[in-house]
Amino acid sequence: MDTMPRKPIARDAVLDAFEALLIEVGERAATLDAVAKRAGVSKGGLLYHFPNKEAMISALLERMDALAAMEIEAMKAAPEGAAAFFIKSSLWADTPMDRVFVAATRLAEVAHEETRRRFAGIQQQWLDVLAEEVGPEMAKAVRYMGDGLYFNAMLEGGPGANASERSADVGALLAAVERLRD
Amino acid sequence: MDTMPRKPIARDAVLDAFEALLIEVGERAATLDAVAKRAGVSKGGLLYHFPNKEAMISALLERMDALAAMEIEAMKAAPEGAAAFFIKSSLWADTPMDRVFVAATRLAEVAHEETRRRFAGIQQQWLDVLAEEVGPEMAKAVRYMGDGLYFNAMLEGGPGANASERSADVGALLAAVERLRD
DNA sequence: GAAACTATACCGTCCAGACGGTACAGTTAT
DNA sequence: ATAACTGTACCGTCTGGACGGTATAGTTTC
Repeated sequence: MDTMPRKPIARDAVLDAFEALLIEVGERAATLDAVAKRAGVSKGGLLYHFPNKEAMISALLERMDALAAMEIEAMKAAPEGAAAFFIKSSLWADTPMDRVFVAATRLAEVAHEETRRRFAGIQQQWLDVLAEEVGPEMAKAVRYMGDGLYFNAMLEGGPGANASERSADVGALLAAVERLRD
Repeated sequence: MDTMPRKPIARDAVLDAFEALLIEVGERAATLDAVAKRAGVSKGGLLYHFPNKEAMISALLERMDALAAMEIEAMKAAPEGAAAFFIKSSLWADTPMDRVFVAATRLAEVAHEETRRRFAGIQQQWLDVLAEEVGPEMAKAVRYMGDGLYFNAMLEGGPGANASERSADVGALLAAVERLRD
């Protein structure tokens, strides 16, 4: 009977904490000490899993790519159509995907090149799927609307007081998408 | 009868430098030393005009508000209509307004509350003008498209290689706006 | 017995801000 | 008229604290 090693529970906790801090207080305040404290982990423990901050960022970007891939699949399979699904999912709903995305935005804003490249890749995938449904021109309009939704989520920094107002906006956007469809 | 003292030429130079660094290298790297160096001013000189970093940020936000007010006026008076004008002006064209706006975005991303409030105010003004032209529902669609354009400008960090691609996108967005108008 | 930690001390670097000084234009007193 | 003075616009250096990262010795869990 080979002894199974302990599960690295701290690893995910650290990543969650890093994500939460990026969303709530920004990149500047998401220091190693702060992340460790929030994760309920010692600084040594954090650095055991991620030898340096860059490694922690990389892990977060991996998480984003994985979730984005799932999102793309869901988008293709959506019964209401890719465009409508895309708009709906661009609203801040505190899903895992929303969280990594906004968190990563904070890194991109600080001119983190690798993060920017990843974003560009994901956005291109979205655009491709949208174009299949509504054509390349209108796909751009739809994608920019979704980007605008994310832009606002980013400015607010999470699910704030405007949550209900924003979800009302989605209705307006879906109506606009309907008009653009034909 | 007091004659005017020496002109504070450094003040504007500092603000320009701060703006440029925010756009190009992000908030993190826009340190007092970096700003002073870029402005061709000593650190002491910088701190003479702006007693602390927060004061420098405030001055930048003042600049943004002033330019935004002008933009709103231009939007109201635009012959092609407010919506079309808005989309066109949302493209990164390296105008003074574009520059402060993106620069300020970097600050908002770092969870700077005052900056966020200013953004909300400006966005509301835009929305009001747009609503007069195309109604409250479609105004949101248009504003989100513009926000999306800014979001992408922010991710790229200035007028980059994708400038021509983006300006082609504006064509698609204007077509979308046309469809939404009637 | 080894992986997954905790806890703490420490180092080098960077940064915001404080501080003391310099240069010079204009003002006042003589 | 000119010397003494005043206020503005800077310059250059220093310090205290925070942050990323290293190191290391001990503890828990499988």
